[in-house]
Amino acid sequence: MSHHPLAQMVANGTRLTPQRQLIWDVLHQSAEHLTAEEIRTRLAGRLPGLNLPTVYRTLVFLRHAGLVQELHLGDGPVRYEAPEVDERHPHLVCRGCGRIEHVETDGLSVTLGAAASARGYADQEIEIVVYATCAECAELRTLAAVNE
Amino acid sequence: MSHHPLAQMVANGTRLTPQRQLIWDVLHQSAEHLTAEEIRTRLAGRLPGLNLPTVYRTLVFLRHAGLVQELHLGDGPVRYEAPEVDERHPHLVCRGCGRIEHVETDGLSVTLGAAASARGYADQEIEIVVYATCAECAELRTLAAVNE
DNA sequence: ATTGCTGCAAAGGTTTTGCATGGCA
DNA sequence: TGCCATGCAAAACCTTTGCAGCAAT
Repeated sequence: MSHHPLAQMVANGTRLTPQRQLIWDVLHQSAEHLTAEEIRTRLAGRLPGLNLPTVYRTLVFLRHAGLVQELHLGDGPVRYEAPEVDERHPHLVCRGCGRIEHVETDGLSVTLGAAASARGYADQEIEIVVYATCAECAELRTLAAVNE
Repeated sequence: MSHHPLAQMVANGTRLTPQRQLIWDVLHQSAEHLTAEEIRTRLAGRLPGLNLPTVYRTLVFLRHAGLVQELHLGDGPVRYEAPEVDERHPHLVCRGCGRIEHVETDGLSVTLGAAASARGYADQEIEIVVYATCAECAELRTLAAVNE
């Protein structure tokens, strides 16, 4: 475990365990936004004993280190993401099929951050979600209505 | 129950029950963002038998009617809000004390909505949350660190 | 009589906590 | 030896579902 990207991030007294490395790897390599259960499933081959409490505790650890972001995308379990840079983007979630897309809206976070700063708030973390119905799901719904 | 504000909203075949009226009243009159449990507590005097499943079902009903908005503000239970007009605003949540403030950022929703429309998404509902530490909590934390 | 809503009880799913074990300094 | 992290079991928590009874048309 010589030069894992995480190595430089862990403070003295904390350990760079296989669980922490691999959970970060999975999140970092995946373009998706995974739930704790999905993370465990993806690592079942490499860490057969891995269980959900460990996944959750590791995610807290990684969030504390600033490496992982929590996403509250409506109902259902929380999802986790490890953005490449600190380039965090709004999410667009389809109410029908649940697909998740990224939206690019430069300047938006800046505006929000400034508003929060003006009120004396520090360490801001912005979460923007748009719930909507994608074109495909809208069409399916229309067809279903016709068949009634 | 002659002219409750809700009366004009309910479609034929649905009923305007005391539970629905009062839950809407509580949300509409409160400037806060209440959880299902808080709603039940506030109505304990007027509807002693009211229970959580009914609150949740009523909230689904009111959301369907477009009168109530769901808020996913980080961990903890979902909160509900009945904005006066359709003037929905970003929320600023303190990680320390949990206080919730509104932020005014005109044009922001428009930008996001346009981005979603451009991708063929309809019926958009935007949820913007800024997690941060308020000045008061930041100070408390600093004092605590000094005392260590 | 039929339909819709409520209350109660129970289940469901996600996340957290307690505790003993194990690994690494 | 001491401490940190894991695994397992159990609990806690929020939310949904099933079903019987009631209310209103």
